[in-house]
Amino acid sequence: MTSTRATGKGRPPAASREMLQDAAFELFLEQGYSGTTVEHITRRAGVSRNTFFNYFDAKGDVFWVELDDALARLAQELAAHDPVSEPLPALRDVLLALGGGYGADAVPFALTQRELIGGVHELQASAVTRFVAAARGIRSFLVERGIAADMAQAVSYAVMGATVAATQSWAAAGPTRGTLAAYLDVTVSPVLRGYAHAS
Amino acid sequence: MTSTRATGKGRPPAASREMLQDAAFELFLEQGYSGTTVEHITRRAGVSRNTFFNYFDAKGDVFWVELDDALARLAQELAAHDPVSEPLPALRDVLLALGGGYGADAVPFALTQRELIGGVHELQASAVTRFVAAARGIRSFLVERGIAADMAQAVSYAVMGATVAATQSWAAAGPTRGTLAAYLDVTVSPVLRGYAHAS
DNA sequence: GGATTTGTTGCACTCAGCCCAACAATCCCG
DNA sequence: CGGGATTGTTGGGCTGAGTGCAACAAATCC
Repeated sequence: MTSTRATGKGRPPAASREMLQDAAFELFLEQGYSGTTVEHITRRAGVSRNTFFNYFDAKGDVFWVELDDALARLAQELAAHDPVSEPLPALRDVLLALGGGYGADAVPFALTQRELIGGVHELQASAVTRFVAAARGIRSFLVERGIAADMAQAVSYAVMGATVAATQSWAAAGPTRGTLAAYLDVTVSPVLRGYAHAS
Repeated sequence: MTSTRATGKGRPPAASREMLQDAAFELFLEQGYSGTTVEHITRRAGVSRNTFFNYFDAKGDVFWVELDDALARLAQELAAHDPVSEPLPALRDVLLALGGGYGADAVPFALTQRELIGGVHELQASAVTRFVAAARGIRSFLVERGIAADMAQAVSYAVMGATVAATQSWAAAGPTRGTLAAYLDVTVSPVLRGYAHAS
């Protein structure tokens, strides 16, 4: 599971995304994001600096491994969804179903670090590129189901905005928070209902 | 108007944001964003590299001068608005009024460079920090008018998403586009209507 | 055992961004 | 007219992200 290599040909990896992520998070907690260099991370992980860039394109990417997983799942679910259903309710279903997978104790590390993210431009930036990518996926989903391109763009951006807000509220809610899906319902559903009447 | 210095005390500036912006845009068109260094920009403007950072915090900031102006105006309008009016319609009014100021020929340079922005992480990032800041302003506006913090956060993010979509459509629409306000109405109003029924 | 494949490493380089001390040009006041 | 004081510019040096490339290491395949 950890390795996707079917046949163990070639030199076996000495590092992995998980290893580097663990080392990075330790250091982020100890010395903050800006106070941690890529070299620190790789030293703690026991590999060389360049190896980091074999696994991540940028320092900030190590922060968002879990988010990337979630967004990859989103893309997967969108692709797998019935192509003839009503687009807006379908989008809602997919998002809520995905959010149902995140329970009270499944809060990704990144979300527990809001003040860190807010204070570091680079992290905000790396987060946004991800949401822009996610919005592109949603936009395609909607366009394929007959929504006009401009409207699909608006819906996808607005929905992503609402999703981000829901995720933040959920993460901030403490251990009594339920599943993420409930928060998504509160923030995303109104957006979709608004657009339903508009198109 | 160009200079806000009331009294001309001290050494007079040899550069200005506008100068640097002009030089930068020329070079961006000639050699692309990544192919242009800060030193290139300052050489063309006839000043030294460090001077650039007297006027901008980062290279990417030079791209968004006009957007910063617009967002500053937004903050101003929000602050000046009647504090007892209905918050969601008031927000809509402010946005549309601001959008009315952008006619068919008032498209900022940055918006004509979508493929450039999309391809450069750094530009996406610098754009996002701006929208996050704008969302903060909207959020405060709503909270001061009695909207719950979580909901205000969701509304502000969703509205900013819709605003971005409107702006992109408007910029892409060619010379027959009307004012930005019309595009904002199409994308933002549904969001606000959706939340109106929800709160 | 040699060829191939896959991953790691070292080295050198560019550029953004930061800090700071020196210098230049202007105004203010005596 | 001649010092401060103020404001802006410049140069130098530095850290760290990110890139490119060639060399090396460890595994498999034949």
